[in-house]
Amino acid sequence: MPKNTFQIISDEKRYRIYDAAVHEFAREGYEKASIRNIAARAEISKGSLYDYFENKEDIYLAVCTHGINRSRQNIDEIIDDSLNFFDQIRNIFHRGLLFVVENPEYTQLYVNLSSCGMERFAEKLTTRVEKTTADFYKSALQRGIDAGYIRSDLDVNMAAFIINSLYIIMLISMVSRHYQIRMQEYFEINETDIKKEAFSKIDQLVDTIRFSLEVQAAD
Amino acid sequence: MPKNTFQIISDEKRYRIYDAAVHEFAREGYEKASIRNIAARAEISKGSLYDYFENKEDIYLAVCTHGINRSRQNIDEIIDDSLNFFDQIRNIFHRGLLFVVENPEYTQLYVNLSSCGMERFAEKLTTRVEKTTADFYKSALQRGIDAGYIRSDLDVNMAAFIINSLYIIMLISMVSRHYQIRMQEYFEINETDIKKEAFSKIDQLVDTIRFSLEVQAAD
Amino acid sequence: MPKNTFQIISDEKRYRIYDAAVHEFAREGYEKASIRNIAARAEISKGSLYDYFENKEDIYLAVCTHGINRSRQNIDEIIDDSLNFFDQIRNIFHRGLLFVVENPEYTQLYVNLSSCGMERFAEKLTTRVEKTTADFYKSALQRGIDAGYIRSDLDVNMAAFIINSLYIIMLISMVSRHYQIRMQEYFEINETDIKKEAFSKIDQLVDTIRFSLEVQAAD
Amino acid sequence: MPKNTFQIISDEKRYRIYDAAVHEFAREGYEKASIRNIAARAEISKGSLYDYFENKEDIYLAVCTHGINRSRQNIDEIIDDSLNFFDQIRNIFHRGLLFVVENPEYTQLYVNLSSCGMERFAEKLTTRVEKTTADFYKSALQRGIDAGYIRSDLDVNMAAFIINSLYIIMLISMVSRHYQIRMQEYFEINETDIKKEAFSKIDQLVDTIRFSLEVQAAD
DNA sequence: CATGAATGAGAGTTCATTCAT
DNA sequence: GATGAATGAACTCTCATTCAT
Repeated sequence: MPKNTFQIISDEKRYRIYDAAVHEFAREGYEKASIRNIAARAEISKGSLYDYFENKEDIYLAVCTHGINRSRQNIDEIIDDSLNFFDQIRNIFHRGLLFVVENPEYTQLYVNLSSCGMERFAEKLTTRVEKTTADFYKSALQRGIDAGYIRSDLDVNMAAFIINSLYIIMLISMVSRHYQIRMQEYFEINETDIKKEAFSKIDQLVDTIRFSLEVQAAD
Repeated sequence: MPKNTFQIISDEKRYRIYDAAVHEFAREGYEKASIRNIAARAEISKGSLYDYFENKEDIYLAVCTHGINRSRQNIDEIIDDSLNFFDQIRNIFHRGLLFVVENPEYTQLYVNLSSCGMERFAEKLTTRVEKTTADFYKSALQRGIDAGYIRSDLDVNMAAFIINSLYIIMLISMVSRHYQIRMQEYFEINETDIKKEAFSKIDQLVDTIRFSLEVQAAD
Repeated sequence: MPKNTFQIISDEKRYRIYDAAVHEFAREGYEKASIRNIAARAEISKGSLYDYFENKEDIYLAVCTHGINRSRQNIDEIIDDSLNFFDQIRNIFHRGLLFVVENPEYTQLYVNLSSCGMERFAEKLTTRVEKTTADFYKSALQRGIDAGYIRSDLDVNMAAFIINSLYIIMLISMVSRHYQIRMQEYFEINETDIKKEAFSKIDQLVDTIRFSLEVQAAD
Repeated sequence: MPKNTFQIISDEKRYRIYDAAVHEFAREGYEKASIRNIAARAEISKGSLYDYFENKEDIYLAVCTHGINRSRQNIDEIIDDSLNFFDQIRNIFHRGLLFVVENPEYTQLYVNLSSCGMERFAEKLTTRVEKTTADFYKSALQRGIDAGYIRSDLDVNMAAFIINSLYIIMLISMVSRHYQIRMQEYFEINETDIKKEAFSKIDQLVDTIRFSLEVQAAD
């Protein structure tokens, strides 16, 4: 929804604007974020921002969409349907965690989508984000069932929901202070170790999922 | 953190204030919420609000704390440690879902805690909410292990984390438009059926958890 | 349409606000007039203006209505239906001219009503101003006809329209630079003499009107 | 005051600019009118506008001057000094009314000249418009007096002023909502009939003027 | 104890004008 | 000659907070 003018400017400037906007929005939240701060950090004038975007909402949607695209691209690079389901989700979880650690601000924007006042943005963004993921899990699970190594009595929708829910909660615990504190309580680790241990927790999570879904070998 | 004056006023007025505040904060979010609206809805003057509370933050903390207490009380009423773990969490999940359906605004406040800009509130509130829950799950699981009907190779912390995570995601999907849309994608149901089907989904979730954790009977 | 708060404040402050507003609006026009300037001149804060009025339009309407009331009161004081029509309008014209000379800014607001962009204000104000005047002229003329000293073949509506039109143009020529310059051209007088000669021009106008309307005495 | 460049461009483009400018200025008023809109409607760039004109004021003056020229040309075409004064003004009034109906936007610009904030434009434009008209009326009246069919006791200046004032008020009542509403009150007609009845009102006006000025035939 | 008038910083947004291309 | 991206001052309006009554 940015105006054409935003597509025309140099990549460098466009990225400066994305960076400034995500920085401000992710630190302050949509309402408190200030256009003036974004312009100052991007080293452009407020007026220019309004040459590129219709209004504050437009900037927010643009930066969220940018984040969604980056995040999807990140995952797309390592999707490999020839892999076993559990190896596949391990790769995805790792890659997703990496993205979150390297792009905490974009992840924070995702977290904010669930807050009140953000419904209008969720309406525009959520389906775009979640549908792809849901479809992926469902078809990947079905392939596993068809291949005989995933339990056939599974409710595929519920399984997909559970898997993605656990993934999401792990990731947002990296950026949201609330979920981080919660995670510390559950795992009895301190703040500084959260990110260090995240990858092993993810592995453990995948193992648990595998244990629950996999057809048990007969003795 | 409200001032003493807030404890002295009539219960009726205190509840009017809580109601007005949660209404405003849950509808508008912390930043957009207006003190004037809260005062008007509570039918008191803005000046009085500042007699009872230090500032906007203080009101927010008070109303969140109130919500936490109500929510905890709601669960405490049906905690029965003599029950089997799985029956226990089924009861808790049902009761929690009922609370959310009946108190969507307080639930929305909980959801907002994870957003950016809310860190200072999470710092003060999250541990209070999550520690009790985490401890409960962990000791209940341990009792199940000791009693021999829960798998002894379990990582209790991880299991508690997973169980609570799934519970939370189910509940916040009732009030957050983002999570609601997400749930629609996974379960392929429409908006109006979400709440109708929630209880059966919760049951299905408990069954799945039971399947994963329970010691399998030998054939 | 000002809020109640505006009625409650001291007369002195209320008049300071009217003065500041009419000063700004009459000097700059509606669009260019600045709320900040009005507040500064009235020696109150911008915020207070918004405690008293809904918005800029509301201030404008209030100050116009105030002007209309003052102007009407001014005329009402000397209306005397026992007088001959021509004496009556001479009195009114003089009194009106005095008001304009003493309240040029309120008169300027009246002139502005005819400009583009002001239609929404005309919609609300014009009928209120013009109806009373039109009704007065029509019935006064009719009384003169009935009394036999005004020509009975007169189109009363047209006569009323003409009389008031000439009156209006005389008055607005006192405050509007455009009409003032125009008047200089017609009367071949310079800027400084305009107001000096206005009263005699008004008298001349009344004489002309009398000549046209009066039943000519038979020789 | 436009730059030379404006005279060099094609007639077609020049007229597109006039049309766009009068459209914008007459609809929005000087202050609210936007250069961007004018440029867009004229299908040229903002930069070009500033190649042709010094600034916004310059555009406004140019378009007003253009309107004045068109309006004068319109009258000049039917001026015929061989006619009787009253026939002459009837022709002029009709022709003027036609111009107004066909060029409401230019007429609106004329009306706006009297508003506050427009004084600097009146200073430059009004004399140019009004002097010619005033001179015309005065000499035409004098010719009528000399020819013996207009009363010789007339104050020529005052008569010219009155005649033109009534003409002006009739015309601006066609385009200004304020004057239109006023006219409705006086003539007790509704909005849709205003323009239909305008020509007959004009005729009635000329008749009234004739009645007042003409030397009465002896019985 | 309760009130709400008053404040003023700061919000998002607009726009005439400039000037490098 | 023509363009439109860039500027930044100024706009209307909001709101948490204070404090005299």
